[in-house]
Amino acid sequence: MKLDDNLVLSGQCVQQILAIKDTMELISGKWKILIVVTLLLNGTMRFMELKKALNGIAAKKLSYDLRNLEINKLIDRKVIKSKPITVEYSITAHGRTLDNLISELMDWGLNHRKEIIRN
Amino acid sequence: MKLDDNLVLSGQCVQQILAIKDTMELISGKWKILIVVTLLLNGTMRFMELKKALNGIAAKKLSYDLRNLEINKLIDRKVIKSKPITVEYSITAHGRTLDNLISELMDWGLNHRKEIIRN
DNA sequence: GCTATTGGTTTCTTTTAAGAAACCACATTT
DNA sequence: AAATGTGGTTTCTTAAAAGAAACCAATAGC
Repeated sequence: MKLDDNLVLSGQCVQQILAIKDTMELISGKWKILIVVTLLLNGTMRFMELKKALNGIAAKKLSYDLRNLEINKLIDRKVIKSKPITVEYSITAHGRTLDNLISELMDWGLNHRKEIIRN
Repeated sequence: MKLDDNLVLSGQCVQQILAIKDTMELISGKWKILIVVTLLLNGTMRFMELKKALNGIAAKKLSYDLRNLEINKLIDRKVIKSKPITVEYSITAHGRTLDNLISELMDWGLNHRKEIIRN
C-alpha cells in the first residue's frame, strides 16, 4: 500500500527534512536574505547605511532581523565608542557559508523566470 | 562616500536580487517545500496520500499550495476519470530542477545545526 | 536653547499565512 | 436509506509578519 511506503520514506529522512525546515526558517521573510546579500556585497556596514541600502525597510524590522541573524551567528555586531556611537555589522565566517545557497537561489530564480516567460 | 557605493552596487545587481526574491517567494511558507520534497521522494501521489504523508496539513492549505505550485509549473495535476474521481500529482521536469537547491538547503541546515550546537 | 545624527525601542495598525470545521457533489458499498 | 471515499470549497478564527509613526538618550554644532 502506497501510504505505508510514504510513512517509511518519511521516517527514513526525518533529519534531512528538519534540516530543510531549519534553513527555511532562518532565511525566510521579506528582508533577511536581502540583509545578508547586502552585507556580502558591501562588507562592513552601519545601521543607517543598511537602512538606506535596503530602501524601504522599517527601522524596527531591520533591528529585529539583525538581532535574529546575530543570534544565529550569521552576522557580527560591533559597537564603536565614537560620538555619536556607531554600530558596525558584518558577515561572520559562518554567514559566508551561505554563499553557495544564495548562488543557487539566484541561478534557479533566473532560470525559472526564463521557464515561465517561455510558455 | 559609502552610501553612494552601496547604491552603485545595488544598481549593478538588480536582476540577481530579483531572482533571489522570486525563488524565495516560490519556496517560502510552511508547507510548499515539503510538498515538493514529498513528491520528489514518492513520485506520483493522490490528494489524500499527500495529505496523510504531510501529517498535519489542512486540506485547504494543501489545495492552495498545490495550485500555486502548478501555476509555477513545478508540479503536474492530472484528473483520472475513475469512480470516484482521483487526481494525481507529480513533479514536472522543471520542478525537478529544484533538487540542487533542496540539497543545498539540506546540507546547509545540517552544517548550521553543528555550528550552533558546537558553541 | 534649538536642531541634527545615530541606533535604536515602543505602540498601534494592517496585511498575510495558517488552521479548524463544516459543507458539497458524485459514486459505491452495506 | 445510510455510510464511505474522493477531492476539494467555504466560512470563520487565530497567529505571525510587516509597516508607520512617535519617541528616546547621548552628543555635537550652531
